Amino acid sequence: MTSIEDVAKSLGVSTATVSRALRGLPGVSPSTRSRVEQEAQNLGYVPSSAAAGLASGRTMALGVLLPQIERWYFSAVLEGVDRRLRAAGYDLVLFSLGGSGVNRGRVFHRSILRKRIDGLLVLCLELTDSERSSLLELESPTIVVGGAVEGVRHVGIDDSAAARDAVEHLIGLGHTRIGHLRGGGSFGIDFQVPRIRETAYRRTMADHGLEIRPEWEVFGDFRFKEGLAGALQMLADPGNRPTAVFCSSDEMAFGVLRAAVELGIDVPGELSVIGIDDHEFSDPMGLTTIRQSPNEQGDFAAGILLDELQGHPAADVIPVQPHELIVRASTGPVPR
Amino acid sequence: MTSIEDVAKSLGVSTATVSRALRGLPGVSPSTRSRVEQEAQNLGYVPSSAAAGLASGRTMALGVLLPQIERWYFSAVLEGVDRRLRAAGYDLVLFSLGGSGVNRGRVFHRSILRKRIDGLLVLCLELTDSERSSLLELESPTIVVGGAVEGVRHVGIDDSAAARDAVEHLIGLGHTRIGHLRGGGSFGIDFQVPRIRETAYRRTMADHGLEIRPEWEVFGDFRFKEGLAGALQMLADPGNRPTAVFCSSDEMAFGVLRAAVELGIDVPGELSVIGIDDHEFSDPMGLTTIRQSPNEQGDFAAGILLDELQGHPAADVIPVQPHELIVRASTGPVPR
DNA sequence: CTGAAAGCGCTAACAG
DNA sequence: CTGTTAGCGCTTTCAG
Repeated sequence: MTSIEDVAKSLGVSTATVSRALRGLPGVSPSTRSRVEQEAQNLGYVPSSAAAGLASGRTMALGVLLPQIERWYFSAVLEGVDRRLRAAGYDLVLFSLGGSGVNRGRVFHRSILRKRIDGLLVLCLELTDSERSSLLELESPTIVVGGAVEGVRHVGIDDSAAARDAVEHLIGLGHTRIGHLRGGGSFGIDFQVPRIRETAYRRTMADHGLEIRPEWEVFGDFRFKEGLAGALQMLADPGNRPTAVFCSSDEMAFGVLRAAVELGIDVPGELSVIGIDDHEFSDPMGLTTIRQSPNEQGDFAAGILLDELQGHPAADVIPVQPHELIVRASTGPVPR
Repeated sequence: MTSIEDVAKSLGVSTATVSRALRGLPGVSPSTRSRVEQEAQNLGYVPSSAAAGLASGRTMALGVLLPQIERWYFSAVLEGVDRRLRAAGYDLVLFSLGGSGVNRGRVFHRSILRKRIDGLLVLCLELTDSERSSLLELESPTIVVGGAVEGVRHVGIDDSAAARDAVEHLIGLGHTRIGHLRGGGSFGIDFQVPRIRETAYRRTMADHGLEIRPEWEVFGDFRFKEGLAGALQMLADPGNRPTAVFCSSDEMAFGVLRAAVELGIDVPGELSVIGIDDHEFSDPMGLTTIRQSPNEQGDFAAGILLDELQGHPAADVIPVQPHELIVRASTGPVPR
């Protein structure tokens, strides 16, 4: 492998000059710089990140820690983070818990601390106390996306407002019998977000003087399959079912839509359905939803970390990420 | 940060001994080893991967290069790779093209070659000649998952057989008017796989003496939205539409299912639908499909690379990954 | 079984 | 504007 010394020798300059020239640092004459660039190109020189990292203390890589990759929100945030990092010349080291607790200790107490990364993004993780403290002890900048962790900065939407907007959309259409499909529960995934949304649902219902029936509040784990099962249960009795369902995620809302097909319930004629997310499938499914943009959230969070690493002052207040009601074909006026 | 020297000094041994003890190398007395382990723990010592990488030439990290993260197949393979790597103590460095060509050159000609990784997995990428050759020149082991690249080892299913099995399932149910929703087309994503599946569809139809109508072969880009659009077009004319559709991916099949709902076509009474993948939503959607397991594929491919890095001889022949017909509710006998 | 010492390839003062 | 000189923190011969 050709090293910085090969380039330096072949040009009769010092390695320091090569290093400066290639990194765009000031204090190199234009002509030297271009000769160096040229020669580096010719020799196919690529700097070793290990050597650079050792010498400089910066690895030019950030880590992303998440509960699972195969899940719309997570992979979308990841995509946004990657986009931003790539543009800044940083690499992305991935730490997935893979939907289970296996190797979890290793990830926390070894991999992350291995000095391979200059900063860390954590996604929607429910942390144990010991994990939380080892996170707080990390000397490199850290940020959390999607579900707050006490003591760490957080990028995400206002979950309470998002849920309220969803429920009020239904109420605005005249619905009074409104069910709720709750998220949360999978191993290791943050449980605050589903709780916040549920609380907002209840409060909004109460604020409008509407009744909450326990049998209309069902668990769906944020997922299609569980959402379908929950919906089949909630909608089973034609004489006593809600006219609208608020789902804490779009995937669960797909489950409700599917349940409606299976049960022969017309949407939105007999049943209105609204979700949260604006999942990739929501547009073609005609699902009304509260849009959030995980792509942007990832990009934004990565940007904050990058700014800090580049010496810019840390923003002490992180703006809440936007959400937006997207009305499609799955919601309509209450049936008379 | 506490270094190996801190541990060595505090114990009155050499750094070499600490290094050997902690890495489980032979030639350390049991008692020394446990004292070292103990002290490392006490001091919270974590080795620097940069220093270790510089000294040893091994980074203990593999790279994954893929067109996009936010897509079921890719994120599922990624999850499998991550699982295997994590178990082996390797880190995973992610390179996503993010669905576009931006930064593509940089990824190929810099990031990947930056000596940050000991090996590389490439997913379903359509490569330019120059990219292909820079891949072949990589001194570290490389493997391709999901779509073959000439000259590089490949892990994946037999796409031709998978498509044939799907079509023959429909034929076995008595269908003769069988449409096809084709994949492929997105920027940078492999285009061999969709072509192989299409060819197999045509050949199977021909082998059974069945007619292929151009208007029944529609493009869907492997995706829900495009699949829906294609299906609406294919199924528009009630007097002249297929009784079954073979989709090159489950996501497109969801589009057909959705189109059927919109058009009031009964599935499977009037229309049978089969896909390829066994997407996470296929079970709750009741979609008949040809299952493949991207998780396993990623795990398997990572395993091959790891074996090689650990000095085991490279398998010269990589077994084809299995696929399997999963019959659910979306296919049934041809309407009479 | 253990230690000494020479780097790995780069960066970062410090001189000039 | 450019070169010299120390390391960064580990691994790895080579001795003992």
